[in-house]
Amino acid sequence: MSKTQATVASLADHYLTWSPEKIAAFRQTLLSWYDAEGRDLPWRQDQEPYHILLSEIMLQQTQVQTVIPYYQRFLAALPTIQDLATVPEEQLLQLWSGLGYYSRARNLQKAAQQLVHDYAGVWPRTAAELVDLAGVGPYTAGAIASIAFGEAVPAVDGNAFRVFARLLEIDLDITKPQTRLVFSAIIARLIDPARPGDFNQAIMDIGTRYMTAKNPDETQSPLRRFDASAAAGTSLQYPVRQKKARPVVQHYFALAIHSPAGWLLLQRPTTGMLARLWLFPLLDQDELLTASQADQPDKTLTTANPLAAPAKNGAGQPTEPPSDPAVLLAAVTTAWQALSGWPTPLPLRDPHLPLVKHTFTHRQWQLHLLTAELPQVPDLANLPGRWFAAADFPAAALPTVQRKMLQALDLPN
DNA sequence: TAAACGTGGTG
DNA sequence: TCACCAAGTTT
Repeated sequence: MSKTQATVASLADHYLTWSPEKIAAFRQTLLSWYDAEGRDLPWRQDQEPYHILLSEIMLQQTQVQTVIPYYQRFLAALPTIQDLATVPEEQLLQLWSGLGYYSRARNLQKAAQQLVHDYAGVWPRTAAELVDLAGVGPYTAGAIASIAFGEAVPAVDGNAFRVFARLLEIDLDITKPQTRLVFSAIIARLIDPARPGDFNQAIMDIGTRYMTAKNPDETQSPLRRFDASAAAGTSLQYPVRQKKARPVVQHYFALAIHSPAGWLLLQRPTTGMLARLWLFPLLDQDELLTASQADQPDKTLTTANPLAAPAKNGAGQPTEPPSDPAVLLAAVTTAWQALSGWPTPLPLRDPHLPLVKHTFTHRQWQLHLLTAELPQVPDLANLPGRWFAAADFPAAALPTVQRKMLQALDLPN
């Protein structure tokens, strides 16, 4: 046994001190409650592994009520794993548009292709094998293995962390990878080998219904007599987790360019934020600053330069865009000309719309919208662009931040 | 190990 | 307005 395994096992022993009788009573209480009060969710209609996989991927860091309509629409469009394996990426991203964490969609398709090609359509039935699928980590592998195939393995998600941290007063930092192993070892001792999928899903339902993060209702929980932190009045102290960093603010100009062919959107690069989705052209204010410096190497940049990036005040401290409108438009025009290679300068206008703000997990975008109406359709040349009819926006592969910009411009979204 | 990766809800 | 959270995985 490795040092890590020994540590994990001893920690599990430390936090889980229930007798075999208490463990049996816990299973009985939990599953009886689940049979009577468990939620009726679309992905609980059957145990099709494809249905379980799809729901579990969509549910990663995403709430049930958000997922339900996406799940229904996705399955209606792609009823089988073969359909998913072969669908064009554009349609895949259309189906995922607005759900976030878009790499999930591309990993999901990759997993489908692995299943069809590498596994010849025969599903691996254990968590140990399922983690080899793209986008399937320890939690999702455990969920699929237990729910679809009846393997007695834990599925340690945020609910399981919260529920068991409170029941057993586990004060380990759940953001540490080692901690997952301890929870997994504890749950492996508690899980009902006869009904592992129901056990895992029952914990999720309890976590959502009674043992919520903010306003727990633990006195009504069927597990109250197993709940040490509720007895001690310390529920809200669990689970313990490291604080997250605040998002960094980034300023962009967003160009809403319209021609007789429609509105110009650019496809994002293959990697990074919003990969492969479609957005108005964005110009980073800091890069614009760099470019204007390069054009005028003899001039020293001062804070009076209207294009100077606003002082970094940190997240949540909105800063003003450059103040001189004429200079601003000229600089953006120059930058766009360099980027697009278009011979004619862009007739940019500033409609003075409110800044569009959009906060991601780790950064905030502040978008200053500028518009341009072109009498003729310019050549896209090497731009990764496409002209969209306004009527096509609602069904397109757009991220939410793009829909916010469309809304600000009073366009369909 | 820590950072990247979306969005919507809540107090 | 803002911090925190929600059925996490990848690099």
